Amino acid sequence: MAASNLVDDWAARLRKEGYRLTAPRRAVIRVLAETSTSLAPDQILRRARRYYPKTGLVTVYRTLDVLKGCGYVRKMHRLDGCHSYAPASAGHAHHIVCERCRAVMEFKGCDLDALIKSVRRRTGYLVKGHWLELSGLCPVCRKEA
Amino acid sequence: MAASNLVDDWAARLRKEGYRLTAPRRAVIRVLAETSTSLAPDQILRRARRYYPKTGLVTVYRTLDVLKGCGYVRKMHRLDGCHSYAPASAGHAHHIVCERCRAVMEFKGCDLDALIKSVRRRTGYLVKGHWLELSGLCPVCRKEA
DNA sequence: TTATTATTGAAAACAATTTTCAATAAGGAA
DNA sequence: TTCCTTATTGAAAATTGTTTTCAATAATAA
Ligand SMILES: [Mn+2]
Ligand SMILES: [Mn+2]
Ligand SMILES: [Zn+2]
Ligand SMILES: [Zn+2]
Repeated sequence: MAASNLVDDWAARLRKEGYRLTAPRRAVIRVLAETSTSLAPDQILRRARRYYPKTGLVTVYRTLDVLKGCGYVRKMHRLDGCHSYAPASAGHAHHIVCERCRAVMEFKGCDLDALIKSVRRRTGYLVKGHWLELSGLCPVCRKEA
Repeated sequence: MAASNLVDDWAARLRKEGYRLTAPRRAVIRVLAETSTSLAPDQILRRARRYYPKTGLVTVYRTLDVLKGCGYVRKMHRLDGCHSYAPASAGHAHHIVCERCRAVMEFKGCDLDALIKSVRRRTGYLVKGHWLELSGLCPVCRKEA
């Protein structure tokens, strides 16, 4: 889906959930809909202010929480300890992030069944969830590197 | 390896790397060698003070950095945003953590080859690294739950 | 329009981590 | 042992990331 459509789509769905559609929320949504990389809250703030200069950092955090609750964004853990957020489509998925330019891409269909079964057998743990993030080089950086 | 042996082993290896063997370092090492759960820095501090009461939080952080650099502990990301540390054996491995009692267990042999190949084909990314953490119920909690 | 109340942003509070720096002590040399 | 060098320590202060508070604002339904 195109970025501009994504904005409208998310906005409409937020409305349906009972949230009010405000200027700073639109700005944050637009930033996330337009990015191809995952962004930390302060980066999101800077970009959101291009669309609505009065946007506050607190609202960025609050909007991220709302969007995360609705499943539109995914919170990612970065190696440096910071957290960043990336747009996420519906359903279970993971992200791969480019080590060089930070571009992220979502992928679905993680087949961990064999791995999980093996871990279960060897550790005795009942596996209920998993956290998986891949890193590497995006197609663009692959050529340049 | 038994916990007490682990302490000596890590200590000896730190010495070999040129680090001085100090009381607070011994205390932190002992805490990590003895635990079966992953621990946050402030938890490590409290336990380390049982062995060397003057231990400071700063030194806990610094020692964790040293141990992480040597590959003796692994930094884990917790769902609540905090970070915790767990003992790690040499080589590539991952951890599974119990959702109920926080007990962690390391497992080796993560076979992600098929998954990685599939992601590479679908996203165009060259996959270079992965972050994987499993969660679930440890054998003990499994029975009680 | 007006009323209701969810939402906002500034400031303060909080929490995790790092930096600074003078005092201490580990380990090699004598 | 004793002495020296310098890595290491811990208290305090500084930074950074995130949350709470609260009076003012503005989105929506009536
Ligand atoms: Mn998955
Ligand atoms: Mn994290
Ligand atoms: Zn790239
Ligand atoms: Zn358990």
